[in-house]
Amino acid sequence: MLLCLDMASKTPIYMQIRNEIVLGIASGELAPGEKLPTIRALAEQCGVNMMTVNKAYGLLRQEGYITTDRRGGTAVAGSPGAGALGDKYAGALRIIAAEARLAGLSEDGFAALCREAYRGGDSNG
Amino acid sequence: MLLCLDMASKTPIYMQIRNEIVLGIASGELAPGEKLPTIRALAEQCGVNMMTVNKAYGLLRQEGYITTDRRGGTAVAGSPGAGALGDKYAGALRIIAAEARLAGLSEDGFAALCREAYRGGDSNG
Amino acid sequence: MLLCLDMASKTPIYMQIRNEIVLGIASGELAPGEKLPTIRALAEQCGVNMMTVNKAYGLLRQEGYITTDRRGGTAVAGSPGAGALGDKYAGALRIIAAEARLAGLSEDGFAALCREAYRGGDSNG
Amino acid sequence: MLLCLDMASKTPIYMQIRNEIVLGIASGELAPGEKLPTIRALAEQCGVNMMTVNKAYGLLRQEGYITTDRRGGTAVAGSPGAGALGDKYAGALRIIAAEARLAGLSEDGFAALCREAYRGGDSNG
DNA sequence: GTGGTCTAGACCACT
DNA sequence: GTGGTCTAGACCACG
Repeated sequence: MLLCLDMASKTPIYMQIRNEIVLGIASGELAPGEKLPTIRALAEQCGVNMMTVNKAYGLLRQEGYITTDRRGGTAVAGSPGAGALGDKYAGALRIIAAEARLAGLSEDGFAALCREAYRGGDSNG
Repeated sequence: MLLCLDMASKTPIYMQIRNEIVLGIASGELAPGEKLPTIRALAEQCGVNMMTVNKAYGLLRQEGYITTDRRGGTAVAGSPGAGALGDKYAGALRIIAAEARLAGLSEDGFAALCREAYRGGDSNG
Repeated sequence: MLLCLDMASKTPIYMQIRNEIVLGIASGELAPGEKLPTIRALAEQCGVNMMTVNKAYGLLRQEGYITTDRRGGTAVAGSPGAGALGDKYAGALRIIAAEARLAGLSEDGFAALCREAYRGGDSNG
Repeated sequence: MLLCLDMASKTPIYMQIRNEIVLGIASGELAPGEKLPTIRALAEQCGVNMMTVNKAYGLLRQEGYITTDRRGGTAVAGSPGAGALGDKYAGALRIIAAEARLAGLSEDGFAALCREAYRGGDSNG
């Protein structure tokens, strides 16, 4: 579990951590039930403050991706919250699609790009 | 040209304006060469500060979506900047794809969603 | 006597154990004078530390719900502590009522909910 | 808008602030659309850190009770999230009801107490 | 001037 | 030793 953070990015660090972990779960690198590093450990490893990692973990917990079981550990949740994602990302997706279109990408080309992004999260076949 | 802004959104207003205009261009609602409202007019219409609209226009100009021809008018650029979008949004797309995957969406389902988003920006067939 | 604990809950485990036992007494499942499992047994059954169960028992003893008679057994107290509950939970009740109200529940609806909660602890009519 | 906080309470300060504001909204003291004090102002008034107030506001925002409209203000939301409250508080209510029962309170007495708590949030009749 | 974010420490409850 | 909470500062994007 190695997170790559960009301190110069406009995306807040806690959001980058959150994103990296979501990607890790989706790719299978982080299996359901697997323990995540402690807040302190991850903070030290990334060179950020505990509070920053704490915020990321809190967000992930709220979204149902991870759980903390009170006995000293944070772990990947069994079945992530299967909320209504259709609406959730319609906005962001529409904008990305619009820009792709204006950049000259065909619908098929864009779909291929999206499929690649989807499959990119697959590490075991 | 009616922009719908959400003052309670986490996305900065200037970015929302920018996004709405990009969507308008992609959908064909804003044709190449067509004149955009003046900063003052748009600011008044949206109930926001002129500086906010100015920032959005500046960003769009920098991205090559619009041009300002010195004699007072801002217009949609003829050929939008066909920059390397593959890299620009690869990150965002990967995260959206990962979340869709964790929410139980299949690759085909996600591709369909993406195609819909692409086609969604089409107002004249 | 089967306690259902949620390790991922924000409520401390010892408090969950305490709550479950209070509910058991109120429902009649645990009759006055009835013996409770030993700390060791309950800890093993629940998969938690003995100290955790000990803390719960200590709290219940302090509140007058159970008694320990020195010869080894812990049992449900005859007449539970009829303390001033009006004050004890006035705060929590007010907040729950406020949230119910803001969620659109009428006074009668809320009262019905409360009656149900009261009666819910009734297992023998 | 005067918040009374108990620094010695087991309830976290940010949660106390959150609760007080929920009560304020329910009582009508805080009308929909009304502006809340700034984080800084409330922090100073309460003698706590900005971050603590920030956390409370963040929680309230997430729950749909308040909104921040990007132009420099936090205000009471128009229509609070009418989520499924039936389940949300079943747990807490059951425990309170059980304790009330064990303390000798009748069902009618408990219902009266609940109605009072509900009506307690009414400041204008 | 607003909220958003981050830091570098600290104490505490829980297990 | 874990996460939860809090403090007292600070910088920045936004409007």
